[in-house]
Amino acid sequence: MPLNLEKICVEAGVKLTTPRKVILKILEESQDHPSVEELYKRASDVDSSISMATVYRTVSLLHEMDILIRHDFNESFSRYELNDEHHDHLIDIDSGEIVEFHNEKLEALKEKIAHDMGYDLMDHRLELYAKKRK
Amino acid sequence: MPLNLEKICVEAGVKLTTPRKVILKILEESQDHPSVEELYKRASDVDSSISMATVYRTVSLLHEMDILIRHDFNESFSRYELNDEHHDHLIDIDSGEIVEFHNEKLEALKEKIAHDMGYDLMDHRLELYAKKRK
DNA sequence: TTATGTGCAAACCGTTTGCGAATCA
DNA sequence: TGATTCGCAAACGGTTTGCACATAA
Repeated sequence: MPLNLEKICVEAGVKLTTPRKVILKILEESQDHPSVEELYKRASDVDSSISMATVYRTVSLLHEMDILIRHDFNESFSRYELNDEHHDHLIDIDSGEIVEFHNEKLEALKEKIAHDMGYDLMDHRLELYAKKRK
Repeated sequence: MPLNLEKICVEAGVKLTTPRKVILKILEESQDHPSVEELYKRASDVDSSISMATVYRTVSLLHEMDILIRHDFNESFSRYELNDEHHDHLIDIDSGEIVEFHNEKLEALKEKIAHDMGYDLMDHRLELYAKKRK
């Protein structure tokens, strides 16, 4: 079930402008973790009049709406991905490749740790930096 | 056993200048996760001639020497802490307080996940963002 | 003595913002 | 039509860097 971002925006009362439609479509089709720069490139290929500022504003808006997750994989810029079903990330140190994974034991353990410390877990971030085994 | 940063630096062939001695001492005494700005403040209190640039350069040097860990807790700046014994972090969303914790099960599980994916774990980052339970 | 480190100020670069024009509802 | 969004370019803020001087070894 591919999620319909335009529908979500309309229901949230967000105005559907031309640049936004282009960016939403790109996000729906993206299987990776693009930076704003990369999103801007992809958007420009569709409509060259779209500005960097609009990409930044749209991405911020979607992040606030909880539609996008912002990542900082120890780089000088942010990457974004759709807030689809939850997963964590393994970053291949050598190739830069980002591999998604999900582990139920890990999820349960994170909850338990926070709980045992007297907290309710609201969000978390787990990244494994690794090298492919030879 | 408090670690002797000056000794480590000498052994690594790093020249011990006045600014570096001041910054090393501050780091040894810090129990928190100071930003460069904060380190600069603390260093200025000892020797007001130390510049921001030197703090940045020293911190980068120590980070490359694997003496300091750089953190990015979803802020617009980096925080640093001594690379002492390993622990993860829980960030209190409401107060901003950073609580350290260590969980062996979690450590083992992270290793196992990377291994099962065909990787050797080199480094990782786990942050729990949570609210104090009422 | 000399390679290295320092303070200063300017540059850098990803991101944000003020503004007047364009556009969705 | 009127509130919102847009593109542009300038500003922002944390960090880096070129340079001439200072300093540890």
